[in-house]
Amino acid sequence: MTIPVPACIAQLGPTGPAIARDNAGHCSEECRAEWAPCSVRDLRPRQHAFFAGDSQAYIYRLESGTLRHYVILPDGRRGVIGFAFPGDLVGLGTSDKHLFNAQALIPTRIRCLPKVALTRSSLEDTRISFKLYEAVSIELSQVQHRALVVGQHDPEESLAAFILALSRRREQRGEDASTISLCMPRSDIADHLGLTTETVCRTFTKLRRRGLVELKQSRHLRILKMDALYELAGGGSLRRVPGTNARPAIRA
Amino acid sequence: MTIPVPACIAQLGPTGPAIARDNAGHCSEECRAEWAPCSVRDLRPRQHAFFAGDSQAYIYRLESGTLRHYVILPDGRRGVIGFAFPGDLVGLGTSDKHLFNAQALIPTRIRCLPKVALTRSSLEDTRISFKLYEAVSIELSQVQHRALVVGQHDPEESLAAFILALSRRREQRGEDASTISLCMPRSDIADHLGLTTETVCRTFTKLRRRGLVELKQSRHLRILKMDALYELAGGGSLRRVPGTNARPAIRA
DNA sequence: CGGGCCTTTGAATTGGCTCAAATAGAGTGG
DNA sequence: CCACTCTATTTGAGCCAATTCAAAGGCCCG
Repeated sequence: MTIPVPACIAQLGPTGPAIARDNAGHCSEECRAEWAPCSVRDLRPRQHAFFAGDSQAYIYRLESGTLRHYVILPDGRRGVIGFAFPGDLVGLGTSDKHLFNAQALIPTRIRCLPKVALTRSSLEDTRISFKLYEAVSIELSQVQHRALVVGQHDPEESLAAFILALSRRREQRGEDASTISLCMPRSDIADHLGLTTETVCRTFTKLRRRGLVELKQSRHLRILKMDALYELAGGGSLRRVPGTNARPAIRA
Repeated sequence: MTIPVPACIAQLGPTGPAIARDNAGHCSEECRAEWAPCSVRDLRPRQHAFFAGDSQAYIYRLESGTLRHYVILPDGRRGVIGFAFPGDLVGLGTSDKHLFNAQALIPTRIRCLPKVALTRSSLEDTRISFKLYEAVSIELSQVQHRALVVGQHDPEESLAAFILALSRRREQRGEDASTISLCMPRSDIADHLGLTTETVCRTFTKLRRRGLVELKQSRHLRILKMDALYELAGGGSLRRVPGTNARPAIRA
């Protein structure tokens, strides 16, 4: 069985977003044709694409919908690693087992590229393996930086950063950056940011009262003051000067 | 200028540790010879290997010492991304600028491999680019999982996980896993885990009082009850059952 | 021996968590 | 189409732990 590796993988952009993604998010016609031989799976809400520990036989490309990546910790708590959106490639990496669960939040369509095909191709074509390296490197640096903002200090900061991450990804997909469909429950956001459902909720309320965002329905968010949100997320607010154990970075 | 890419890069093991590292941590003789043509830099404590924003011209391999990776956030707070130890490869990724600062904590020797050499080699030899992909993928999954433990909930949990991470890396280098030299100040650990210096300190004291660790000097740690520490870090403690917003993962 | 930085400990504060309950929505079956 | 059920969201009250503020040792190096 020889399935050609879609060129869109070998074209992963150098400025790609979190979770390796093809250039546009929406496939070009050729790209679509190249993925065509791959099988398609339609997932209903709450259905899993794969479970942690499953053999990692495929690379998946989200056609539509949203996936939640999570793990169950030994004590029963759940950790939400992140979310995958249309255009995202899921399952990169050379582990032979999946390291987390991937579950559909809404009706989701994924295309499945056999991993053996990708691995073989990457060993034959340096551009492919180099682009894979590039894609994963980018995601690594993004996760590193996200870890600094999320789970630290102020919940408003974390939530602002989370909202802006969603916003940027909409933008990359060519959609309106200020209209966000929160297709995950509050508890997912909580487990992703290391907060409780209640705190996430109260923090949304704070942002709404301050006029930074608008919440028509609980899942439908609209950003009103993008700049203020960025200032919050970047820790730009001068509210708290303490909380720094830093020494100056002196060039020497 | 053609500098051969050390084989130890192409031999990066599939079960490698955080931050891409060659197989042993201590180079074999051949490996050492291959790195020989690379220039060496000796860093004094507090001296930087590179700064965020610098052109990323080299890949570095730590020969000895410890590096702190950190960023300064817009509001002046410092975020400590992590630490690099002997054998670690620093500066992987295809960004043309460094994304964080790398500063020596103690006298440190690094070998510098021009990035153009590595890039060229990886485009010529699929094994190299594939191994780079593999190495970065492994680190990505580790950072993802670390983000779940660190900065969430209990400081004891975070600190235990941090200590164990150091321990595992010592083990990988063939050193005693239960004797750890904390060559970074408490404030570094605090900024890494999203805590304050005082809390880190008090948490060390708690672990010491519980008999899990021994602290001869503040920087010299000895693990007394490895299992208990693992239980703590894994969230294995039954102390807190709440704090879960999870729903069961039902296979369907 | 003195100065500076790091570490440790104490006391008070506060903000996120827990517990609890009301409200709103989505989906189901009559 | 409506009533009902179940889940998700929101808000309130009180508690507790990590932070803040403050100060006392320790240790290294000049």
